[in-house]
Amino acid sequence: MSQHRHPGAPGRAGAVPALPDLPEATVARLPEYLRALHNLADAGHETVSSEGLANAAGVNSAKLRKDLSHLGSYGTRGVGYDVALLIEQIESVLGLTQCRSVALVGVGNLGHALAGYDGFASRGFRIAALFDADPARVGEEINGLVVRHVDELPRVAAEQLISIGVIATPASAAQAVADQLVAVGVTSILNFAPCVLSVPEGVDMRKVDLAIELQILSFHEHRKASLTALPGTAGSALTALPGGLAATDTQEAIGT
Amino acid sequence: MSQHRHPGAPGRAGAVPALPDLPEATVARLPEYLRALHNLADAGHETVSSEGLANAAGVNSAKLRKDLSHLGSYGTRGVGYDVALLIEQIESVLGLTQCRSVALVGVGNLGHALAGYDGFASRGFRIAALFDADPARVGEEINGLVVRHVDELPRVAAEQLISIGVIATPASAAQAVADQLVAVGVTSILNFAPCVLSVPEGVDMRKVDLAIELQILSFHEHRKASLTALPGTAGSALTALPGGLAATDTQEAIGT
DNA sequence: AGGCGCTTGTGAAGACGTGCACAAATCGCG
DNA sequence: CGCGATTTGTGCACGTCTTCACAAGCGCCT
Repeated sequence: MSQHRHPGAPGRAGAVPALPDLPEATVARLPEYLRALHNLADAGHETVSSEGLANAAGVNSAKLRKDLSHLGSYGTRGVGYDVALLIEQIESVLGLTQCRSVALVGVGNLGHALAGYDGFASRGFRIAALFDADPARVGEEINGLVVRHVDELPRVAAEQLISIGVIATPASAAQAVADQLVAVGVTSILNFAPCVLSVPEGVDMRKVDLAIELQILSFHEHRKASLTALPGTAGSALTALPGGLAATDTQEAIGT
Repeated sequence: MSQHRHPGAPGRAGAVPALPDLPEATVARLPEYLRALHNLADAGHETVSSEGLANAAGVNSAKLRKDLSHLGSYGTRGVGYDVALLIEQIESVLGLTQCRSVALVGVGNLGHALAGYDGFASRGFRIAALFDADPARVGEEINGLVVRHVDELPRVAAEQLISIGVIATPASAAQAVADQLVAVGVTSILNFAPCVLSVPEGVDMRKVDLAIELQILSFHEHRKASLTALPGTAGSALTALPGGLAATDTQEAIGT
């Protein structure tokens, strides 16, 4: 939080912005800001205040300012942030200036949907190859891509640089697939299989488990039900919902 | 998030375990513990130590013990935790003792996959109804369920209690769908649409954005690339991967 | 019965993230 | 040119989460 405040000293002015080393929580919110900024740009806005952008991204304005301050001072006091400039900066920090290639392993139920998801391409990700272990699925064409056998992974990875591997296999196959991805040099993995994966140090790993999200919601549902059943000190909006849905943008508990 | 501290007062000792009021971070990990426990039970284990369960769930053993201590003392010192008992307790806390009904709105690319995802049913969730706004999709049968028009939501919700609503529509339709879900009494929503949704107080809302996950990985990938390009103080496992994949269960940055 | 090894449960300290509140900076206008 | 309105950037305090380290408790073996 207190390195290179760098009062001026334009000595180097190199291309590398000195690796700001952002807090993880901030990194997780930058994509949200980026999406909001694209929306604003499409709507014709040239500048936006922290309040406005915070609303569009569903966060507190103080938090947003602190987040953005970590990447440098790209706002103008009294005015706000230049939308185009901020988009450029965030994309630069996130490494989205180059199109990143994604290898998707497991073309089952979920894999099919991911292969056809257009939200990837629109954010600068290109699905470079599809793999599956089931011979019955190999050869199938999805969204213009042919499914290959997972054993061909090394050959395909040698031809084109794979930035990110996505695992959408059953849990039983996930660890083996992760090992294969690591073996061909993939250092970032997104795992949809409901299991814990071990990867060597230096490999980044994120997990998305749909059932877990439902279970967390189930807990809160359960808690709310218990509360209404009790004597009830606080149960205002819980017992009978206001038909007006006043829509205070309350957004609770997005998962840290 | 800070109500009823409720300092003890063992006067009641009723059947209700006093609403432990778990930390949110703990709640988010309980489903992971639960899955690991089921695996252990299937493997025939009767008890498990905090170390063993922590490994299976991919967390620190101290964290696991503290998490479990929040639901009470269900372990035996010198022995460990009774697997079956712990499963029972966690399921009770998460409200999974009853089967919860899920309404899925948006049967596009992703919605299709979700409707067919068997990971829901196996965790006690039942997809009770499918909805879409596109008349061309209404009537289609997926996994034994017929897609209905979203306008029928009130009627269907009146017939059966919906615990959780899942939004898998395009971003442009998501807010309207959320409003409709809230209007019929749904108080827990899982949103897959890439946009911010406003819901009234008392409604819990979680979001899963696949593109954001990739962008977070992209950041780390970008950072790692910048590091290797620099003088290089630390670049041990990054430059050349060890073929042995020693598999220290390092699991970095799961998103909390 | 007593001691020993093992494991849980927890106090305390540190790291991290959040939000308030305000000084500093900028623009526009008279 | 100066002033007020506006908005950023940030120091500070607070709450949450994580991790360490160890006392308390339990079972087993002698």
